[in-house]
Amino acid sequence: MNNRSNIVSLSADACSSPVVDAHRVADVRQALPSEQMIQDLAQIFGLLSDPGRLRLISALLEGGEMCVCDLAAATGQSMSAASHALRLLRANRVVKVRRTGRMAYYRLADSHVRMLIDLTIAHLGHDEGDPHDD
Amino acid sequence: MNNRSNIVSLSADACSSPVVDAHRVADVRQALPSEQMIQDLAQIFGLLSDPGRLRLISALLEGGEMCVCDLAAATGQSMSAASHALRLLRANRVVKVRRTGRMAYYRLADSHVRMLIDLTIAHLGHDEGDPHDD
DNA sequence: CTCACGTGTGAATAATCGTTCAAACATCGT
DNA sequence: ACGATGTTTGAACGATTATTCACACGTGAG
Repeated sequence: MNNRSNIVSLSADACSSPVVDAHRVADVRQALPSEQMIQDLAQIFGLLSDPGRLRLISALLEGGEMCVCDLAAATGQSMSAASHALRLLRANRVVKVRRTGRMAYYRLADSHVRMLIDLTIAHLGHDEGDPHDD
Repeated sequence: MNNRSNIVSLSADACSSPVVDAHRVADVRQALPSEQMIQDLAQIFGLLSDPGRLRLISALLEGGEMCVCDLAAATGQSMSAASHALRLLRANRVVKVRRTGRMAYYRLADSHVRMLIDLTIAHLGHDEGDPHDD
């Protein structure tokens, strides 16, 4: 993980990682989400961090249930790319699939994703300009 | 973008991208968020898709306002890595910085991030097992 | 059966991203 | 002024990821 992963001594020793408020550091440290939770969160957010997948989800949000080729056409990507993306979303329970014959109809698994996107759009709406540095 | 980015003819021609329900495709297509919105959403979610940044945000959620070295210690990463991550978060208005002397104290810019994380944790809570494929 | 079609998959390429190291910068103490 | 300290930065490397191509699978039509 890193060169010094355990708690530093309470009196700030200054070698590779000086600490100003050791008490707060220890406090915050044990209040952090578990490693498993962090990984799961990162994975979900990672799924939503790709424009192609985001378009796919938006399409399902609007269309309700669609087959792969229609999703590909609606989101402007190749069927192969759409299938790869849907596979990822499927593996993480974001979408569900219903197969009839040679068709595969995808739909969203639950409504949490819609809330996530709506909340983020709200976040973008009120204080987003261009990125800046200071 | 791709080899065929405009709308297909309304009667499903079958060449590189067959369409089953052309009407719905056109309908969904024009209801999609703008390209700019998609990019912004992807960027925000991308920021939250890294365990290090997620720990940083969680620490600030708990600690309120902390300096870089304490954040590094609390989240178990080097000060350099923490600084790089904070720079990214800062550029996207997720955190704000207050500088006094040689110290830099970071805090969250708003509470949207907390809602995002809480909502996602709720999502993870009710239907998350291991990923699967079918 | 044979062919066309919608979909799924694997491998290879390119692009992106995170981490680390080394150094620079600004500030404080002596 | 000098050195120590907290922070920032740039470049290089390794790892992860997206995209494409080609082909395989199963299904329905003739």
